[in-house]
Amino acid sequence: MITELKEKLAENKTLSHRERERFIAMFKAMGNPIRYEMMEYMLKIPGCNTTNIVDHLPIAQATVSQHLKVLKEAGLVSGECEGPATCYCLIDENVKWFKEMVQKIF
Amino acid sequence: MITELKEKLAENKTLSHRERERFIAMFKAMGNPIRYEMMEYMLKIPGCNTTNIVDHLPIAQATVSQHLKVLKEAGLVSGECEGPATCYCLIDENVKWFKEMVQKIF
DNA sequence: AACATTTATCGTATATTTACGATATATAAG
DNA sequence: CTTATATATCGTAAATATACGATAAATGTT
Repeated sequence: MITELKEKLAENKTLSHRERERFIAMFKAMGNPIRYEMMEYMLKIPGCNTTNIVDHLPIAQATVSQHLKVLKEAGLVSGECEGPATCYCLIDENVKWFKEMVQKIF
Repeated sequence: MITELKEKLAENKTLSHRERERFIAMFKAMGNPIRYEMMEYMLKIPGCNTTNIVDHLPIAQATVSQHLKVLKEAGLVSGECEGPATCYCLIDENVKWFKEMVQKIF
């Protein structure tokens, strides 16, 4: 039983190619001050839209949109349409996965 | 007592300017495939030197040295001289801090 | 002292990222 | 159907990151 658990943990230490790429992309996405701030903001204000984020940051709307794309492509954030606006949220499941991986790998 | 603990946790959620910068620098440092691989390698082979790492990677020695500098500046890695070589290690204390911060922030 | 080994740094080319204004697209309101 | 609002995308300039060869620096060996 304990042996089985240990094996599972050992397995989890080896990420598949895709998982590894996603893991690194998440690090990269959060390794930018603007995007890190965005993550914090979305954590604080779940369901905020682009305008909220633009108002909260010292950069142009086009740049915000670009950064949101990076966070989306890393799988950290989802953008669901709500009328003409887009409602942004952290993808809790994936953030949880990231946190678990950080604990396991290092 | 419990209230005190909660306050401490709440405090920890707000990083100082320096801490925040270091935290983001760590994300950035690990958000590169070569440097991520280096971190894994140093985890597996603590106390390896630059030559070991160069042999393990498909890039030139000068580039390895440059990446090691980034990891050092982020506080993730230490390089101690051992004769003409430099012995590289993860800084366990700082890696631990990073892991704790990841858990607390997100 | 001369030489071999190991690593860091310099100069530089190329690639990627970041930022912006302009513009396109999509939806809601009048 | 026109207009206003919200967002994404395009083109592009500037900054930063990545990679390499050449070379410097530092140490151990003969």
